[in-house]
Amino acid sequence: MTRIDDVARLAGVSTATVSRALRGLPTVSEATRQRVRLAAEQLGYTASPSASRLAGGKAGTVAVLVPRISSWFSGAVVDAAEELLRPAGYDLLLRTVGGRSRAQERLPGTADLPKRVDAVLLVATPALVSAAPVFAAPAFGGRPLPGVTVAAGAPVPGWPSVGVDDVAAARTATEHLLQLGHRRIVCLSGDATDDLTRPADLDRRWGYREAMLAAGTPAEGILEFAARAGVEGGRQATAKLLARGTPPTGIVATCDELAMGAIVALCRAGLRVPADVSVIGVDGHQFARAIGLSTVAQPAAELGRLAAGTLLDRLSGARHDDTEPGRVILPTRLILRETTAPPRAH
Amino acid sequence: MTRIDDVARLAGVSTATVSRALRGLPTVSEATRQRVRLAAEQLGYTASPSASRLAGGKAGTVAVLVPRISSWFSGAVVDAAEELLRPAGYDLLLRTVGGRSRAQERLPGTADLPKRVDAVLLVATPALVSAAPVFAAPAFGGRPLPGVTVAAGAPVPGWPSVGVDDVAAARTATEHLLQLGHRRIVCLSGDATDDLTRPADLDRRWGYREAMLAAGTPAEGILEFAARAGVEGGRQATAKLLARGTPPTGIVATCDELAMGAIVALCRAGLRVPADVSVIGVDGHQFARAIGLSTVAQPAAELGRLAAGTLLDRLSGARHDDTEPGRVILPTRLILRETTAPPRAH
DNA sequence: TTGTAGGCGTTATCAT
DNA sequence: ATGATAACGCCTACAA
Repeated sequence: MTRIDDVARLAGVSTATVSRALRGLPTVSEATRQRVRLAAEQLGYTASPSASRLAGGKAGTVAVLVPRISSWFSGAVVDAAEELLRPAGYDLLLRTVGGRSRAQERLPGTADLPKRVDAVLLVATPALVSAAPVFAAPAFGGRPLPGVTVAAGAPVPGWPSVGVDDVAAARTATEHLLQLGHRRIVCLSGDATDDLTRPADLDRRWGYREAMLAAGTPAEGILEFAARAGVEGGRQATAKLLARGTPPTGIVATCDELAMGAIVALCRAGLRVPADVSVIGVDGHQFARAIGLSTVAQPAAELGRLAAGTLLDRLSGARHDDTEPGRVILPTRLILRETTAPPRAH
Repeated sequence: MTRIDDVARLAGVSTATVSRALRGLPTVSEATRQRVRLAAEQLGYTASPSASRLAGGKAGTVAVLVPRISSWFSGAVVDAAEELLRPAGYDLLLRTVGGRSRAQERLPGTADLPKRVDAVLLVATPALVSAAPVFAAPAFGGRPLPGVTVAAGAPVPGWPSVGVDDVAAARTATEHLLQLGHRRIVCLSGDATDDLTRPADLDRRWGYREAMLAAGTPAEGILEFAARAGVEGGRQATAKLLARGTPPTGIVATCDELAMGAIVALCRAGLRVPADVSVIGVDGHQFARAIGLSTVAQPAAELGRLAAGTLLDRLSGARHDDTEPGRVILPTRLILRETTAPPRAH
């Protein structure tokens, strides 16, 4: 592998000049810079990251922590974040930090983060993760690792957070059914013990309750039903629900995947959507549009971009104030499609 | 941040011993190892990756190159791969290498890979990417970067590849419809100019053709229809197809998302699936099961695990032979559900 | 504007 | 089994 001296020799300058020229530092004459660039190109030279990081003191890397990357939300956020981070010169270190269960093991393999990355992007991780000691105060006076949380279960002290108001989102969804005239509405939500269930689910359940209660629903009218995560989980839970007796006239699912599963179950049970029962989700999943699912959409990609931008600001030292970092809440949008309608008059 | 000398001092040994002890090298007495471990723990010491990499010569990182991470396939593969790579001590460097269009720009920001990672995992990337010079021969005698391709559009010379036989998969799907008695079958495939269309789509189209031709279909019976990627793309394309005149009795989609879109379009057009038209996909998407979509499933997670395992073998130097690396083809499974049936007798 | 030299924190080599 | 002591390849004062 070619090293910096090779380039220096070829260009007829010192290694220091090569370093400066290639990194675009101002104290280099245009002429030399050109010569150095040419030499570097000819040799196919690239600075060794380990060496520059060691010498320069910055990792040039952002850790992306997700429960798992194979979920539409993580994927959308990370894709969007990468679009800003890469051009800014940062690499993405991907790490799954496990769901609720694994999180308890003190976030295994996270202690090395401060030395390995410049900042952290925490996506859709459960509350326990936020309490990880690494995020709080690295041993002995090192300043805390900068970071941002996106739709996390709990804020990390000192980190800004971006997300949506999940309580309000679910409330909006529920209110929509209420306004259509529905009264017997069940909330289908992710089983909290399921690692795949996102932390947002909990808030969304609260949103459902609030809306129902505000509408004067008696306590026994709060109909909550837990499902394993994913479309299949939603289908199974709904099937079970239908087997129990009179179906509800409306279903609010805490995420679109569950909603889609519910629709499948309803169709198979011979019930028509929305003629017999209305279904609305929360998420704005890619599939929702094609399926015609009514939903309260959250701007996943926008959240990713915003988080990345915030991180970059912080890293470039633009904002280094000690004021408690902000909590940005992006708006959700109620999107009415073909799965919600007034209940059948009986 | 605590450094190795701090630990050495506290443990009363030299830095060399600390290094050896912590890395589990054999030439350390159990007693000292314990003392060192304790000291390290007390100080919360973690070796600086930049320094170890610089000194040790290995990056401890695997680059994961995907067109985009927000696709069910990439996500599934990467999640599975991470499960092997992390415990083995490797970090994942995530990078999107752009689709067809961006790939032409000589894979911007890939030239640094040899110095940054120990190996590469190339997932579902188009053919052009495989030709990237970095993968072939780093300048001046450095040995080529090890790597594996997963479901890539073209093999990288010298790298093993894992994947499925996409031609056969689509052929199987098509033959299924053929055997049910369908004759007027259209193939719905991803628009090749769409960055989001996976390279496998092309092969799958061939599979359709082969099956049709083998069944004695005249050339004008080969009905191919391109769609933008995703469920919505499949829906739109199918809607357009239906608007053109007599619908086919069967649709083979080159991926499940397109198949789901097709189903939506058919339903909206008042056609019943499978009574009026049968639909079968290829992929084994998470949603397929819940939706009841018949499909030819590929083992995405298994591919990821296999790729990671292969990489680890190669990295541990277990196999360093110069024989041309293997091409592992995992079997696909025809899964019959509720979207395929014999055509209506007319 | 450019060159010189010391240091970044580990690991590897060679003694002991 | 353990301790000095060079590398490792680059960056950053400081000097010129």
